[in-house]
Amino acid sequence: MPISIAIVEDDADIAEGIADIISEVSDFKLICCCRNVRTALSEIPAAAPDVIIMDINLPDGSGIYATAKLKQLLPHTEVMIFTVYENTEDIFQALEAGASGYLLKRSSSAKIISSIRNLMKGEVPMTAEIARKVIQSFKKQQPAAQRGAASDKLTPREVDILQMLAKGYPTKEIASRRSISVDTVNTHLKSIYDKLRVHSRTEAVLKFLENN
Amino acid sequence: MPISIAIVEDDADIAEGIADIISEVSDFKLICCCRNVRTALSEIPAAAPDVIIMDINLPDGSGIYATAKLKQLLPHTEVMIFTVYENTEDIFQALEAGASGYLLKRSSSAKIISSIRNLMKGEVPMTAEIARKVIQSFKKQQPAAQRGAASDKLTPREVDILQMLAKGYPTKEIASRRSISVDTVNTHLKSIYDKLRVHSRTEAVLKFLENN
DNA sequence: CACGACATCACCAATTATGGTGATGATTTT
DNA sequence: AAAATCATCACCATAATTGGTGATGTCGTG
Repeated sequence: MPISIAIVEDDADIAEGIADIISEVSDFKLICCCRNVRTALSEIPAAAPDVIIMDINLPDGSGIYATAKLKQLLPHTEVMIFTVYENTEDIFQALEAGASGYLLKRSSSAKIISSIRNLMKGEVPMTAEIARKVIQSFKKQQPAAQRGAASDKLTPREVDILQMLAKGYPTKEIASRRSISVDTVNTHLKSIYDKLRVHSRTEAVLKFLENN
Repeated sequence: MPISIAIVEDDADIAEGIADIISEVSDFKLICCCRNVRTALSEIPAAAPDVIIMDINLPDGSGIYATAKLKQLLPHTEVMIFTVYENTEDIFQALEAGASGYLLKRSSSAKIISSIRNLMKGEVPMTAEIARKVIQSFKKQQPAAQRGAASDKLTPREVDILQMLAKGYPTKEIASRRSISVDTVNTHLKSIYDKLRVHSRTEAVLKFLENN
């Protein structure tokens, strides 16, 4: 009895890459390949795979939402989140939604194969980095209510720098205008990205503009 | 009679760099060094230098504005704009404001020295790149009224990509969502930056959000 | 048909941005 | 006094962005 697998991934290249990997393993069988949340919710329940490999950023919604919905219908199906970033918030949301594993897209094919096997054995596949983040987070004893909320508070300096980001200034300009080193600006940027849970200048600016 | 020079530049390192270069030329004399528009407008008229080396991005305003103001008071003083970008719009505005030269910050010290000398001889120091842009612009017979205006029209594809930029998607994501190569996205980005007259993703998004 | 506009892709160089780690001093809080 | 927070700086590696050039095929229009 082979392990049946479904893929939810909008990037054709990545989906194909996984499909190739799966096709080379004799007891793996790819039975469904969806490009968005809508198709996933309509096709996967009927397919009832053993494992779903789920992207988070889909064109029409979040893979986390899709995970929650699918787990209601298929409680025995294991969902492995497959994403590019190690966003702590995403990890928790995905785990809460019922995902059993969390893998980075840059993982090797061997890692992907072993993760699927581990999943079926009841283990939780996770990169060392993600495991560390999860442990760190539990150490901090963060109440669940605080996690997804309005995000951590920025310090005055961080707000100052974020405002300059929102004027389009590059890092050098910011350093110059505040007479601090580029390294310091970068340190602040890292804190800002962390607190806003984003991964780029543009995302930070957008989040800032949203919340005025 | 040495050539007296004033510097308006907020970046301490760059200002020092120019100061060093000037100090090594026997008939150059640095008589004033300002960090912002306010100081420049209050100190330079009294100093009445032969040449002003003017940055565009100052903490409290534009060097182009400062140029216009100073040229009213000191019509015989030559202003050389000193900036990092070869923004065509800036070039014209600066020339309209009365600047006589335009140099990139990455110019060599020899280039800077010869530019100052040329300025005093009535020539217009300009990098080949900038000269080319100016000539191109005149070739296009762009009426002055059109230049600073709403910017060139974006193609449908460019608008599409700009909208994704404004959602914070990185280049890879955009390529993936439209099933085109990252190179193509970059080509579109270059066109968008050109047409919007900006130099970064964040600036493009801001300009887009401004004009809805 | 020739021409221009558009979308696509490729290759390349240089600069910037992202992310991690660690460290210091000042200030505030406990 | 000890702990926590903040702002600062440094060094590093990798990834992403920026900017330039050139090339191809398609499409519509004159």
